[in-house]
Amino acid sequence: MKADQVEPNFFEKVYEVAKQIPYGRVTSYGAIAKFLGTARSARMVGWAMNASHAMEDVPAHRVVNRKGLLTGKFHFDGTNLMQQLLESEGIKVVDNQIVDFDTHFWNPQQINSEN
DNA sequence: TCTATGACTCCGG
DNA sequence: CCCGGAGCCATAG
Repeated sequence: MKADQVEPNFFEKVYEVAKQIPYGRVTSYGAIAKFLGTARSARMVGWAMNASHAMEDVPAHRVVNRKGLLTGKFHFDGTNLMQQLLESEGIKVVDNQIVDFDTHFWNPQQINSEN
């Protein structure tokens, strides 16, 4: 670890954005990363999600990759917990992939627009 | 300090 | 859209 490490806000920012995801909506790591200004660090968003296990207010299940694929489902306790959570919000999931992902997609920049 | 890894994404075919 | 390859960047060991 370097003394002058990256802004500790990175994780918090990811959490903040994730918390802002409306019910029944989903977004991608890249969208969050881009919103945070670290578009190249989409993977880091996923890393932050991994650390979000300690955060109860972070709906990591609403964050998927650009294809709407539940790539992180294996990181949840249950084998299909992530899918159940999404389906519980009215989102259809088939073959670990969100149906009509484009329709359910939510852009972090819509935080104020969505209302 | 260096190497390996990953809940990603982009690009070309 | 699928497939293979490359890029990016923070964290772990």
